[in-house]
Amino acid sequence: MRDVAQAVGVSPMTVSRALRDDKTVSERTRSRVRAVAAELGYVYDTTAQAFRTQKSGFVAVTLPSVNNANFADTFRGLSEAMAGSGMQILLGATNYRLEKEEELIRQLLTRNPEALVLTGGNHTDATRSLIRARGLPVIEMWDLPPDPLGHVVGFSNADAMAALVAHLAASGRRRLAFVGASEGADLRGAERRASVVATARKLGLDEVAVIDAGPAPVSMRHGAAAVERLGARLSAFDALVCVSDTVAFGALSECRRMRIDVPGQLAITGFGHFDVAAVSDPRITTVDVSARLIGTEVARVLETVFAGASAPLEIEVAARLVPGETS
Amino acid sequence: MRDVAQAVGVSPMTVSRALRDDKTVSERTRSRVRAVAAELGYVYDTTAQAFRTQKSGFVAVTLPSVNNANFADTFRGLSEAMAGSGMQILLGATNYRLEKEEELIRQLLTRNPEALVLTGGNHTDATRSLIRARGLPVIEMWDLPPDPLGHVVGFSNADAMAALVAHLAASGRRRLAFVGASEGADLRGAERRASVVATARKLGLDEVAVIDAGPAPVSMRHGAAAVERLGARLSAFDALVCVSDTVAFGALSECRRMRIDVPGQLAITGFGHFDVAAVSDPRITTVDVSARLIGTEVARVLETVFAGASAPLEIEVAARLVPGETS
DNA sequence: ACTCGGCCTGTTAACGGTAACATGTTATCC
DNA sequence: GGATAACATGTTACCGTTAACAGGCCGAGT
Repeated sequence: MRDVAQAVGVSPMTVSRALRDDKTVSERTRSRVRAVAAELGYVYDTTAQAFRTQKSGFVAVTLPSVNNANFADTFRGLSEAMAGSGMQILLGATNYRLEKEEELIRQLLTRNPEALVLTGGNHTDATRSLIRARGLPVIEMWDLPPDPLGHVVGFSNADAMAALVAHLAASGRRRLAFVGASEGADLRGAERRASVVATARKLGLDEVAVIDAGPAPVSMRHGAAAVERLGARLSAFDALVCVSDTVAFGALSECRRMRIDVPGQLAITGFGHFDVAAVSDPRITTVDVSARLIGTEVARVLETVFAGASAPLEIEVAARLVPGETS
Repeated sequence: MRDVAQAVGVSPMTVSRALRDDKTVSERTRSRVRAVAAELGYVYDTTAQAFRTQKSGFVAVTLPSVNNANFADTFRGLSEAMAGSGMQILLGATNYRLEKEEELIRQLLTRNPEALVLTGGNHTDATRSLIRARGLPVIEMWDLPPDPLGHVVGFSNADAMAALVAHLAASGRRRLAFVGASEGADLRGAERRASVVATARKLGLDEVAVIDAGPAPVSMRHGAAAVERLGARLSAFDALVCVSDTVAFGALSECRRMRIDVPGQLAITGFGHFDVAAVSDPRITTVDVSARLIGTEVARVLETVFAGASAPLEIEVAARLVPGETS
């Protein structure tokens, strides 16, 4: 910057102002500075700026995994909506584990992010106090936690799943099995499981069988393998409620291999409205959770908060039942 | 840090050393510093460190999209393999556009990354000179460019696709159509297309029909829509060579809807060895490009380079034909 | 007792920007 | 013409950490 200043014949301060489009520099100076900077191949040092101003220009984001079309959609919505803001995203994956989330947040905080975007409302106590102590804007997404840390953009996993169960009950299904990850890791998955069990009880259906498809994240392969393991025992059920569309697709494919008629013998439902649910034949009944919209809404909240205005504490996005051909 | 130093009764320098595990601090001092730091809720400022040492601790990574299971796999392999190194990833998506890549890299460079990881070997001239001028380690992945900027970890898209065409020819297919993105955006896709056309010619097959499924990134829906648009004209072909497994799956599903026998009437092949190809019924013939391995290999190269050793300039990962049931 | 080297800790100055304030320069007004 | 405001630029000090160097202390060797 000093070099640029010297070349233009002004002080570094003026160069600084010119490059940041401070309106107090004359148009003539600004354009000369820009030209010389480009000519000299000068690259602005955001690290130094972040240091001096104590504003990093980072928003820290944690996701369970980027390897999930839904979370990837949220990320895309968020990053596209934030593109113009001058903020950069610092992304971390928690692998669906709260301890990993804690470690990750600890690490991310050392970069002085100006806001924190977390997936879900469950965090370790240490994470909560860490964040509270920092006093920076927090947004939890993909859920509607009862005791949020700050802002919330999400939907009720329980309600969405209840709607799905009601849909199955209305079409005469009574013997449901829930296919999802093992206890523990995937908390939104656990919420969905609990909701399926509770709703079935409330509607007077048979007790729901819970089928463990393996540790989170459960994939298409897990769904297929679970159905394969069930084998003949599948006939005990008239509907498979899967924790996600990927699992549902795996289950559906395996059913086809086993010549099980879907939806004749067995209904299958997914969750998330992944592409695969809309394209597969038959189309999978699912719930559209507005993954992308969550991202753009989070971006809007951030924008508002950064502008110093106050944003609504809770934004509920729609979780809409999308009937397909598998139920 | 000053506060911590005061509380412990040492100088800030000692605290700095203790927190970084500099071996010249006594074990006793180190543990006291750690304890006090934790107690006071002190959070280390990586920004200041990055500024002072002129080492950001960042590796900048650009991907066409995270919304693609293959690139997401590469990202996961890379970030998991780098987890212990103390480096953080600064991720950006180019949306398959070189101009966007240039802008992104310009932005990322202001953060002083210590290395740059790019997807593909095609870049604008400005990008190339920008990077060259910076003189930092560069790794291009997912391709084997003829004129690399630095290190390369990838495979030959052309060779992989040629193997697939040879496989189709060997099983008697002669009238191929290639289904991919419109000209321009997706460069690896374009390489694949060119290879299909060239290989078919070399093997004496009919001239390949190129079917435009829409702008990159092409998804399952695009694949399905392309087949739907083709309709009866599909009978002109005995094989659909798709640019990716997602497109192939969309095409396959639409064929089922249209009661077209796959592979009886029509073979379908994909690319990338996505889960959907392995799980769908029938399984889709594809090419496993070791997406995750690319990530871990890139991490290994980075580690070597950061350690000051010299890493091989070109690492070719396997692109292995995975015969399925659609060909 | 004195020197020397190893171990541990402290002091100083700097990394590249920018906030806050000071200053100079040019229009504007009575 | 002189005061005043509006604009454009410069000066100074500092953001939190650490490299480089400078000690101080202690035990071993002579």
